[in-house]
Amino acid sequence: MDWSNLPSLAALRAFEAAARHQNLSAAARELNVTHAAIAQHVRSLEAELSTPLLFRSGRGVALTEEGRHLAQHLSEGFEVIAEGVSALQRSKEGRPLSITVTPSFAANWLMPRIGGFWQKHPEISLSINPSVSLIDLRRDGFDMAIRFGNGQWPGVSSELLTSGEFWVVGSPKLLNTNSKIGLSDAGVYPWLIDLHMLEWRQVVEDAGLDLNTVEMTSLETNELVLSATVAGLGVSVHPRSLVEREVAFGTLVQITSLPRTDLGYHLVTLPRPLDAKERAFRKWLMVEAKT
Amino acid sequence: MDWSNLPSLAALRAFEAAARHQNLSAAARELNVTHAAIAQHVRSLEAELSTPLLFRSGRGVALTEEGRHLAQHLSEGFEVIAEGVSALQRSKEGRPLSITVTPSFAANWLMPRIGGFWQKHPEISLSINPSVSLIDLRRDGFDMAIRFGNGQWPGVSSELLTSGEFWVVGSPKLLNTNSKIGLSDAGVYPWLIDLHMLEWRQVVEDAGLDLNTVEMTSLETNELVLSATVAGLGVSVHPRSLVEREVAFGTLVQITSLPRTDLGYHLVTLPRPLDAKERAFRKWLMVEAKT
DNA sequence: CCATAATGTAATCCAGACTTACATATTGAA
DNA sequence: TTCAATATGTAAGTCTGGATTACATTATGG
Repeated sequence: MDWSNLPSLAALRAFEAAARHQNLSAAARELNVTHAAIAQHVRSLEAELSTPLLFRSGRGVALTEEGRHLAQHLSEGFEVIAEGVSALQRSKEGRPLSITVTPSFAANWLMPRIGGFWQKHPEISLSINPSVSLIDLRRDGFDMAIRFGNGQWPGVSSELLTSGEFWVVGSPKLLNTNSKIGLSDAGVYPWLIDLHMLEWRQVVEDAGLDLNTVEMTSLETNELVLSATVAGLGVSVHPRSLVEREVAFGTLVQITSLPRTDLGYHLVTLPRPLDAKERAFRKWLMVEAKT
Repeated sequence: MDWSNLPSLAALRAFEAAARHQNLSAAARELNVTHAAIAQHVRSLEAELSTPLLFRSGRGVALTEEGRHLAQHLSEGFEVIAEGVSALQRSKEGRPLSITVTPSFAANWLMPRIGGFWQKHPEISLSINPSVSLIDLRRDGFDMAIRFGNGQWPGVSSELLTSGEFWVVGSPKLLNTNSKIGLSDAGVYPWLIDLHMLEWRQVVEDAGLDLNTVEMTSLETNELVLSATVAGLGVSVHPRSLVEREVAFGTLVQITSLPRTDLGYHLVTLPRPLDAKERAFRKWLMVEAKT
């Protein structure tokens, strides 16, 4: 496409509206400008094309032969463009809000609570995609993501959902108790670790336990780690939000808590204004995360 | 058409170009702007539509699903618009240059000279429309007009072609001489006048002849007046340019000349830049008028 | 691993779009 | 015919959105 000898789009749009209404003032109202703006655009178009397009006709204007042909094309073209934009907006309306979350957060935090969101916003359908990989929101077409980390990711905005602590947990059967036993005592048990969640290592060592002295078993996912821990195969470390329900139910015992305010689950979005659905989900998430 | 929730056309065009090239810098070159301008437009579009449209992909960018659909529509729409504009320009190319002139000017000034224009510009076809009425250049689709008057017409530009004098003329047979006889002596002959050209009355009276004392015969057109004068039926007044050839040939005798610099034939155009054909015709006219 | 060629983005600048203000023109009704 | 209402025409000045500039970052290919 060669734009070099095309008049300004604003002028073409002004002329299209004027031609459609056969009335400069009506066109001006449609485009939310004054009649003078329309008149100037039309004049500049006529000068650029060296052709009269409109002439005054009583109250209003009429089209010359050339003007009628041009207006025809312009209306059609702008119509196609407007249709394209509104199709995009409509398709966005109908599509479910699409979220990607880590599997463990989905299973242990989001799923137990999501019923409340559905009750509160039955009109918003939600598509939840559990995935560990650091996906690209743009490329993969997700509206939002929930990821664990320090919130410093390039090219996206992130907002802290839950933070504060890692809890070291084990099953009451394994530990033979229902109360805290302290980090150093936990060193005697086998440690179950998730290959994909490595942030906790530094936290544990900062808290004074040398991980080289403990027996560790790697599992593929945090889900496996959690169920193995519940089954009494060892102890493990998790963000508080993932295990506080298990601890409350007594299926797990909190051995100790390791405070770290710089890490946590974040709601990650592209740096753009959120639409209505996204705002609703974000608000619900924030309220849930605070209670 | 409701433009109120349509993004800016400049942004849409920038995105369309970026999508077509899958490359912001190439789009920028096409639109003669910098890559930053394109990037900003795309960002603002994504913000306005709450949808990612492009994502970075190596050297260049790739389209998201939504982006592809939108770009499709935009390309089509802009294509239709560009086609409309270029069709107008092409149709203008092929059409003859269309001029309207007064019949007497056509017959007595333009036609004797027009062969020279055709020789000089064989590529420019010319449509000459003889008409007395004060036509509307816009409404009636003429490119240029030649009209007699003082050049003060509203809404158009006019440029003086010939001016200076009215000549009072008669046939040598009627006057029984081949040389000037003076205005007062002309009062004894019948005067032939054109119903449509009334400017000369004031000129003649200013020169000292009381028209109430002369016998006058009205004819329908200046053509009739001229041929009646040549036939010796009376004397008449014409702009010099219309009769100087007849006088040179001896078919008419110049009785006297009445200088008036404020009246003359003017080239009348709409107030806009002339295109190539128009400039060529205007230039030729001006040269002819000066010789 | 460097040279090259992209994109990303904040700060600043500027031209073109828009408004204002006033003049003129047309219509319909008193 | 005149007046009120509603148009268009256009010059002058204002202002904002689009553009440039400048610098940083990122990806590719040799």
